[in-house]
This record gives sequence, C-alpha cells and structure tokens, in this order.
Amino acid sequence: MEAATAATAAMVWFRKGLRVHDNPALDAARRYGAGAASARRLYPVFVLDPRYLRPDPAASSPGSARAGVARIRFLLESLSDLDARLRRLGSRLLLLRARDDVADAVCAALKDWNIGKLCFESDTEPYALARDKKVTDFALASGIEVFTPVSHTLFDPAEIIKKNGGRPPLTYQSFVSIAGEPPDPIMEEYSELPPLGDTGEYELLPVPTVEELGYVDISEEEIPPFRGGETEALRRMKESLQNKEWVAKFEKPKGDPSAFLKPSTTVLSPYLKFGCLSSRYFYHCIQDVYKSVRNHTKPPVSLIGQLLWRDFFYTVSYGTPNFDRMKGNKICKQIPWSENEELFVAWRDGQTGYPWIDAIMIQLRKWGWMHHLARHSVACFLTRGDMFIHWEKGRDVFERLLIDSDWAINNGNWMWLSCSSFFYQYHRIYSPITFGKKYDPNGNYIRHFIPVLKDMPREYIYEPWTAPLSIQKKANCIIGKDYPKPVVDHETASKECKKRMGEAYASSRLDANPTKGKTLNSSRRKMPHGDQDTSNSTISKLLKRNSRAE
DNA sequence: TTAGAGTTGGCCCC
DNA sequence: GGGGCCAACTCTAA
Repeated sequence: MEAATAATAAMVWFRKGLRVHDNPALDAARRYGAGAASARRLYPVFVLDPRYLRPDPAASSPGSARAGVARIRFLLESLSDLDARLRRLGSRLLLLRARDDVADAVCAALKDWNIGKLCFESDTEPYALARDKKVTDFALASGIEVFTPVSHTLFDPAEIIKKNGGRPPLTYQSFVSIAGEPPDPIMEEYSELPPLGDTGEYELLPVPTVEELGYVDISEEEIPPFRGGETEALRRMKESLQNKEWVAKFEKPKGDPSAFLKPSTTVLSPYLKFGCLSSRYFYHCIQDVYKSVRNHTKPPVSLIGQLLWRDFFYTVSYGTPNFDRMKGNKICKQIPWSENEELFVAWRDGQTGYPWIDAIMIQLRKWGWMHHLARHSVACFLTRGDMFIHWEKGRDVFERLLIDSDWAINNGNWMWLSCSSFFYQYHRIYSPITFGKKYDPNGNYIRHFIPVLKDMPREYIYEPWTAPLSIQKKANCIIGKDYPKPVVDHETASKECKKRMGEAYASSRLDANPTKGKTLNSSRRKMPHGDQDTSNSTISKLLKRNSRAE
C-alpha cells in the first residue's frame, strides 16, 4: 500500500496559480479516484527552472537573465506560502529541480510515480504552450488523463475569439460586449487534502532563499515592500476592499503615480500574475462590495474594468501571431525606430537627467513595481516621446524587472504607449517635467529614489540642470557630476518624434492602400505650413519606395 | 463615406 | 479644477 496504487494517484502541477483557493486544477486532482476502493494519493508539484533562476553576472542589475532578483524573491515567497498552506491541509509542495528542461522533469515524475491523472492550469503564453504541449503529448501517449482548466483569467480567451468570429476583439468595448459575466469562483474551503504519494528516490527540496540560489551581492538592495504568496494576496485584497467608498469611486486615471509609501492602486497585479490571487475570486469580491453601495464607477476605469483590461490583453495576445514583436505582427504599426545604445542604457539605468523618469526607472529596478501612469511616462519617453527607441527594447527591460511582469499585458501596453497598436494619438506626449509635478510638486518621490537630489530646492527638483551653480553646490549635487545632464532636450526631441511618427503613419497608409493617391493628397493637405517642405520630400521618398516595391 | 468614440496629454484661460 | 483648444490619429458602426 506504500507505493502509489495505479490509477488513483493524481498530480497537480503548479506553475502560475500558486494558490489553494479557487484552483480548479487542484480541485480536480484532489477528487481523482474518490469512491474507488484503493487509497487516493495527491502529488502537488512545482519544478524549479534553472534557466529562470540561475544568477546572470552579465545582467544589468541583480537577477537571472530572465528575471530581476525582486521577482525571484517574490516567487520564492509565494512557493513558501503555498507549501505552508498545503501543509495545513495535510499535504505539502513537492519541489523538484529540473536539470535542464522543466517539461522533461514533469514527464519523468509522471512515469516514476505512476500518475493516473495530471491537472494543471491552462497557460496561453507561447513559451508555456510549447512546454505544456510536450508534457500533454507525453501524458496522453502514456495513458495518463490530462485536465487543463482555464482559471488564470476571468474568461477563456479561445472562447471569446470564437464568439467574435475567429478573431480577437481589438477594442476594449467590443471585448466587453462579447465577454458577459465570468464563471463563478470555487468557494469551497478545504479542511484536508488526500495524503501525499510516495516519491521514492526523488530529492525533495525545501524552498530555497535568494542567497541559496547564489545571489550574494544583494545585501544592499532595497527589499521591495510587497511580499509574495496567497496569504499576503488575500490579506491585501481584503484590506483594499474594506474601504468600500474607495472601491466604489475607484477611477484608474485619477490615481497618483508618485504615491509610493501608500500606492494609489491595490498593487494586486503581482499576485494576479503568479496566481496567488484568483482573478475570478477578486471579481466576485468586488461585486460583493458594489452590492452594498449606492453608486460605483464602471469599466473601463473601475476596479472591475482593470480586471477586464487584463483579460482583453490576454485574449488579443492569444489570437495574434507574433504578438511580442513588431515584424510579422498584423496589429502592430511598422515604425522605423532608431538604434541608440547610449540613450537606451541611460533610460534603462535611470541616468537620463530627467529626475521624474530616472526615479521611476530606479523604483522599477529596486521594487519591481511602479504605478501604471509612471510606466506610461517612461515608456512614452523611450519610444515615441523623446528617444524614438524600439518598444521591444523597453519591453525586455520591463519583462525582466517587473514583479508583475505579464507577457500579454506587458507587450500590449508597450504597443499601446508607443502608438504601435490600440492607441494612435502620438501628439499626446507625457512631459518628463510637468506630468509628475502635477501630482508631486515637492518631488518627494524623486527625493526618495534619487537620494543625491534630496536637497535640491523644490523649484528645481524636476529640472535640476536649470538650478544656478550656487544652488547646486548648496544642495550637494552638481549637475553633470553628481547627477547627469539631460541626455535629450525634451522640447526638440518630442517635436522630432512627432514628425517621425507622422512619417511612419503616412508610410503605413501607403502600404495599406498603395493604389489610392487620394489618401496621400488629403494627408498632404493636412500638413502644417512649416513642415510643408520636409513632408513633401518624405512623401515623395515614400512614393518612390512604394513604386519600387511594386 | 462619414460621424463618433477612444482608460488616463499639454497648455492656456478662467 | 474645469473647459476648450491643439492637430489629427484609427477603428467601428451606420
């Protein structure tokens, strides 16, 4: 009876979905074999991926090649918490280390432990789809039952696409009108789980610390104020939802991006990313609050609206080939971004000379989290606003450093902010000076994340290069020595960017409709007087290029 | 073909 | 802090 009896052992394979509540994969695995004569066994498994966790000394900040140390820490905390919660139910987390490939490690365990049913949450990211296909193919070929419920998102992206005639809805409103109401979460609370199966010769690891993973030089790193795990996720959610008036009045664009001691949003995104919090359970709890108040805000700006945005991007990303790049991506504008490694590095390392931009990038590196509008500011600055650098470069930095880094949402928002898709009003540029000042005129946010500027007087904190030398000396911060001079002039850079965006758009109109001269004429007529010469020459260049192409 | 809508800009004026 | 303008984008629905 010690060894797992055939066909009554189930494995729940955790990847995202690091929670016990509203977890259909866990629920199915725990029910497997109920009523059968033989004893039931449950194997709750997580596989550590060395390619995700191995320190990369060549990286631009502490962490692995794929993830900054803040997210790695968050993941480890989430695993510890999951293990603790499973232990309270008489089980535990079986932590395995993959030698190389995670899928291979899962397949080996399935075979060695004689698993009859494998349950894991469906994951729509390309990397996960490939990995999961490998495991599913192996399991089915071995006669193992496989169950992969959709529970990371409110809705099933494939179903929404089907309802929309085979194509993903490309506007939020059309998404919302198709989506309807999400399925209810599983509300049952377990008092116990089936006993663990025998793991034989397998080495079961305790959840490692970041230090044990080989991150040695991080003692001086600021530890982000957000702890990983389901317990913290539920606590945080309850705390946010307790203030019913705040929930009812929540309007995303009105939040303060410079608030960092007490962020103006819930900061539940990293918990949703790892599945420490179920989006359906969160949705359900918000609806509960709405029932008890007279009025509440509505999508897209409301809290519910934010969850729907998440699902919107998941759906579009699932139905769009090459969603994570410009080339070969049908919904992405083809824009001739420039290459400038020096400017890019200044942006990435928080050395642009614009304190508002640099403070945000430093918060990203240290905390792995910034307010949504702060992300907008720096994304606009890197791409269409000031530097005209490819959104994929910025996407890579965010993807590695954010603790809530989410493939669908991150790529979607980078296309949005760079006016490559979804949003096209490239004349609207975030000012690296006035935008932050509006919320935080004293520059407290800047002073916290860029200590060298902490004594800069209020009137110069957003533009320290304009401070007289005597003031710089008094503030112990000489611009050009202690803090960089601006790497671009926003005035001229943003004008140049608008011009280039206009040209790129004109070019894409030509590509879309090469036979129609009409569109071209009308766009020429709309050109402002001062730019007449350059725009005409640009258009003639485009025409030439276009005729060559034909 | 066209009108209207689109999560969250800056600037100036009151 | 609210409203209108800037200069004009794309996509959808009719």
